[in-house]
Amino acid sequence: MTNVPTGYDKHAFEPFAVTVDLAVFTVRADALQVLLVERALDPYAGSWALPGGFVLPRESAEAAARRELAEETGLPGDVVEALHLEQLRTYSDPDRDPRMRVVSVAFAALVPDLPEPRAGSDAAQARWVRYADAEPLAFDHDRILRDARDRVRAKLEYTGLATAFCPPEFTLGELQQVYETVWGTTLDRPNFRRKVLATPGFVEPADGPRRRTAGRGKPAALYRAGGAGALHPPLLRPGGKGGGPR
Amino acid sequence: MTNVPTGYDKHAFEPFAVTVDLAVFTVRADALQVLLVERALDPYAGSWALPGGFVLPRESAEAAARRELAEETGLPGDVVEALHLEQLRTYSDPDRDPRMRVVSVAFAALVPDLPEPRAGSDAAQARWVRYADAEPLAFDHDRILRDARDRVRAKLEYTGLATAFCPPEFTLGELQQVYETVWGTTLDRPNFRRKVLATPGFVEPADGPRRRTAGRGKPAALYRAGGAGALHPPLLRPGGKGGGPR
DNA sequence: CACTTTATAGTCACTATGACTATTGAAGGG
DNA sequence: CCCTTCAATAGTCATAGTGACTATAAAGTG
Repeated sequence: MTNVPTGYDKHAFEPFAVTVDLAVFTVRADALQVLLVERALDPYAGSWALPGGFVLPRESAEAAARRELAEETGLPGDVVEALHLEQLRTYSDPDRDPRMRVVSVAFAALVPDLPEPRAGSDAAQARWVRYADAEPLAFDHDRILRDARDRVRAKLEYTGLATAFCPPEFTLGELQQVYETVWGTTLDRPNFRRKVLATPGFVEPADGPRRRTAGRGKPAALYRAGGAGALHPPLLRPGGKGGGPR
Repeated sequence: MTNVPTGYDKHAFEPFAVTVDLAVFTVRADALQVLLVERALDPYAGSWALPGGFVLPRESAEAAARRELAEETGLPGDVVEALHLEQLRTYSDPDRDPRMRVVSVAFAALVPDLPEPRAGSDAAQARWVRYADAEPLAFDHDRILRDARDRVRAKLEYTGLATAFCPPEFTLGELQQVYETVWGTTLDRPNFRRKVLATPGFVEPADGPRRRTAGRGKPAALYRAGGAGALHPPLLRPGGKGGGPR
């Protein structure tokens, strides 16, 4: 396995292991939570880590990520197929794994509130942990997790990504809760509503039964995610322009 | 090389080749241009491709990208060290290279107007080509190039990235030229000036000699890139809000 | 029913913005 | 040497978006 295939250029061909690591986020209980697994084997046995695993010989990194996600969470395949999965970046430091040279493609996945995961075969157990309580993790997963969180926070501003945290039909209040949780801010409800509805393609009305959870006030209208990828205008975090104190 | 290192989980370990591919952009002659190399060897011998090559055994993907960039362009090492290099994403389709399983980490690099590149050792020749004239390229490089262009266009809006296309000291006119070229729009000069100067950390005044190129009008003040990463508020593309026709 | 709670509608002052006009300052030509 | 020319810079104005805030509507609870 050390012979260089013909047609390749001057640099030595050297084999690498390629893995995927997944930062799976959800919003539950007013907190951003991430799916972690407890490592069964050395190195870092007993430590918590991001779920992930090897890319198989005839599989793309995306496919590997979805397969691993299904294995770790026990979710049915069609649900996993539909999840928002986004490639984050690739971590390739030569010493990131003490055993050998491993290059890892990291993904961020955004899921609505899911049932508790079951332990996968690779991991002693899997569970949701609040982002703030996740560290320390095995390998360089602290860094990956932080990068993933930063990316998700930023993308809420200028894409319709927040809807990926919501069920297929949701209220504007639920959507606002996602923003407030991920950004750690509070937003004015009428203003939030105005902006979301004024952004074309962000959400579209759905006509389901309006009351889904018990509660007092007026039942909220339901919306579906719109087709728009990028938001125009973006839903910027507060602290910017417009209207000073009155 | 088929034995699985101990401590690894159930999936078979399988070696991959790992490469980097570079989309090196510059703005010259009022056009977005990209650095291409002509492939000397099969497959795709004689086709144009993005520069790139293998990641060495003790090297990160970033280091490999900078090394390949230096080799292909003949730029001095310290210049290459300072360039803006940004990881784009990783391409891992099992069939993207007809010879073997190759996973490639793609980077986008933004450089100011550089001297003509010299041919590197891996490539028959290297040259700048207008983005519009670049396709078709070898492998899946058309896709990589398009992804890179999209990313650069988008990041101009909400980061200070445009300064990476400019020399260390530049005029606001030069900066505006970058935006107009990359976005393919024309911008109103006074408005552009106002927005850039009103965005904290985007640019800061420099005090060099004001006239660098021959020309008639009043010589422009020089600016340096400011420290800001993300721009607040972002420099959105026109077509949005504000002041309708008067 | 009174009272609470949540959704939704609307007001207002301030600000960023796009379109546009005016002035300044430095060549270049005659 | 003046006067044209051209780009940089300064300023104006009407509109739309925004944050803070108030008001109304609709549903449930005791």
